[in-house]
Amino acid sequence: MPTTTRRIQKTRAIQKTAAKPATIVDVANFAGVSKSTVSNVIRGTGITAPATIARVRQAIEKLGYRPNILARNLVQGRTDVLGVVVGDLSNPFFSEMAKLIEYHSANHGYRVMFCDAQSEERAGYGGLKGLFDYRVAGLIFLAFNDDASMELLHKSQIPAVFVTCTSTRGDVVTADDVRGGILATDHLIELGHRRIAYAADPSIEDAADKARQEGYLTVMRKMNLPPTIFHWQRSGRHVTRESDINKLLRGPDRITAIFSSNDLGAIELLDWADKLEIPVPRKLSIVGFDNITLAGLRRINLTTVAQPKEILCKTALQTLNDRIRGRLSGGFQRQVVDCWLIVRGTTANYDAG
Amino acid sequence: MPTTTRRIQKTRAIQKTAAKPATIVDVANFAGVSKSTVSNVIRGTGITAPATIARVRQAIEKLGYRPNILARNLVQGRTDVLGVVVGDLSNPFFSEMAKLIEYHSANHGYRVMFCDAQSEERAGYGGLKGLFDYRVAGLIFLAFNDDASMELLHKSQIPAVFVTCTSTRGDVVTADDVRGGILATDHLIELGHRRIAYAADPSIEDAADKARQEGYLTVMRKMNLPPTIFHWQRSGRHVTRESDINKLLRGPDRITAIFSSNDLGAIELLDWADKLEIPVPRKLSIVGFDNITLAGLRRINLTTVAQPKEILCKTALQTLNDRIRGRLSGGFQRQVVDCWLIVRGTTANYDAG
DNA sequence: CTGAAAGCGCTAACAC
DNA sequence: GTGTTAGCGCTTTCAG
Repeated sequence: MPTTTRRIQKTRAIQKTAAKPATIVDVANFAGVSKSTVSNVIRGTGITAPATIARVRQAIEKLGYRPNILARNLVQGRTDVLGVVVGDLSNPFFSEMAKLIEYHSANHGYRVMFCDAQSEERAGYGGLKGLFDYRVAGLIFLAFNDDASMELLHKSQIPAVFVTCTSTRGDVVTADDVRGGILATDHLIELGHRRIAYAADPSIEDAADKARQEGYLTVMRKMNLPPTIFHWQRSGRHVTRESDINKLLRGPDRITAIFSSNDLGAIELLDWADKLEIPVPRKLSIVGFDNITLAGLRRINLTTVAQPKEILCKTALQTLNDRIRGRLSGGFQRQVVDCWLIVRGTTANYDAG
Repeated sequence: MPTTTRRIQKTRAIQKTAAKPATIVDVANFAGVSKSTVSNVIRGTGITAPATIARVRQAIEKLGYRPNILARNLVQGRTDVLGVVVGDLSNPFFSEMAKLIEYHSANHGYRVMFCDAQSEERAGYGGLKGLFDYRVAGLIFLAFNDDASMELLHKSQIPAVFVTCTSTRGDVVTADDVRGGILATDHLIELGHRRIAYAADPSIEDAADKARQEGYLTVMRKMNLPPTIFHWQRSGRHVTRESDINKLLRGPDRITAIFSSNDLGAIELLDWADKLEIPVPRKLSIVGFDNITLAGLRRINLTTVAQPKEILCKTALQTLNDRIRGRLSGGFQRQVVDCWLIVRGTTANYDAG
């Protein structure tokens, strides 16, 4: 005991700032046990004598000790951080999903680190690569990254789950996008529309976009109708111009209905129609995809295909957690959940007038 | 069987090194230098001979070496992670800000970890406390936390900047909310309105809410008009009911104009008005605050007070970075940026009819 | 049940 | 310039 005491004093004296947080050694000394015992108590191994536990707990309390996660991470070679690769956070669909993922991650004992899918081009930081450097325990993709990143992912061996997007590099949790596209297009067909376009959006993950488009094409083919694919131009100089929209909505081959790959795009379309003074839904029907909160506003009142966001996120986290804990091994799973049509005010019978 | 055991271990060790990522020692050995030299090259101390640098670079390349950030963090006692405490991410204002903050953080070489302000009640993880445990380099508050957390913050000595909200525990970067409130209310007064309400919203940070309200009250007092404060009820059972809104918008003392503390609330109000078939702006004028992207849609076309989001975030990061790097010391700063009124379609002259 | 000791991978003095 | 060395705070065998 006396020697130990002396050592404590020495340690104290060396300390530069009194503010330095207590370490596991401080706790051990204070409780008169070894670091390993303290460690055992902290981690709840359950092999410690009740009396000892109490003593250690007291010391922890007294010293206001909090384990240094950095040290733990180093020795264990892993963190409890989940990397979340998200598309444009200013798209309500992504921010709503981000919120849910943050929530469910916490429920599983993880914290999250977001990273913008588009930020890859930026200097090393921020990007997906930085997430690897951080030894994240797992990855959640809400938006696909470039192939190079996927190669990295493969080599890193880090479990990944792709939500609302698709990859062969990890488990997939997604809505039945093809069916969603069919539901939307069928709805338009039933209303008597024939000149129906699909609006593709680069800000949406490619596979999802393609799947929804496929649903659209399936119906159009079945009905023997010519498809029209409209592409939003967003990057750099190639921004969609008024003339393009004008042609689509007012030209000689103008369409009478449009199915957008996502709600934000649909709302944008709606806004263009308003600008061009094309009455919706009388002269133009619009269907979105996602059912973001704002789609339900009376002023928007968007007919859309709803995805079960909560279920998607919950399932994704369940799967990822199982993968991380090794409870799930073998080939990647692909879990597909249902989506459904919500008919609101932006769709109506075709008006020949 | 000691020999057998040893052989097994050896084999395992070899297997591990094959799968395990290269360390600084591997690079050192490969390049025929010591680890400190490698470290010097990595950190760009500039004290290494060009030839040596080249050799080390080659080795790094060959081995695909990436420094273990966890180890670096441990020895340096800090991370390059910024904790971001955000309110409701499903509020577009917050998600737009979150996006900007993520972007500018990366520009300064930080990565971010979000944390829901409301999540504090949840089990240890996820909350602000977890951010401290992570030894974040700094904290950005977009929403205020409870007082207990502020106490923790104070003790932790971690630099913090409060954006769009206020505290005495760190630097503050905010719009001139009082002036914003004055601008909004003045606008309504000039349009001839006299029965004007202010809509307070618990989902908005308290200080900002109060400041905007103060601007409103200032004008009302100056004009000798009785103020009306409307409170959204959101938590638990106390959700605002239709009857409350009805009374406000249709009762005998109904108001003819309302200034909402934030755009989302304003849009919600707009939606209620639509539901109650009160024409906006003919019978009811609405002014919001934030100028979220959706406020500009023709269908919404919300008159609002705009905050310079980009400048707010940029300034906040500049300040926080200076604090972290020790370039800024002494008392906390309070930087106030201008906000301005954007007149759109939800406000019009008072209609006595 | 508890303690001693060996690292995890890196940085940062400080010798050489 | 470069190498040696001593930790950072924790987990994790392995003896006792």
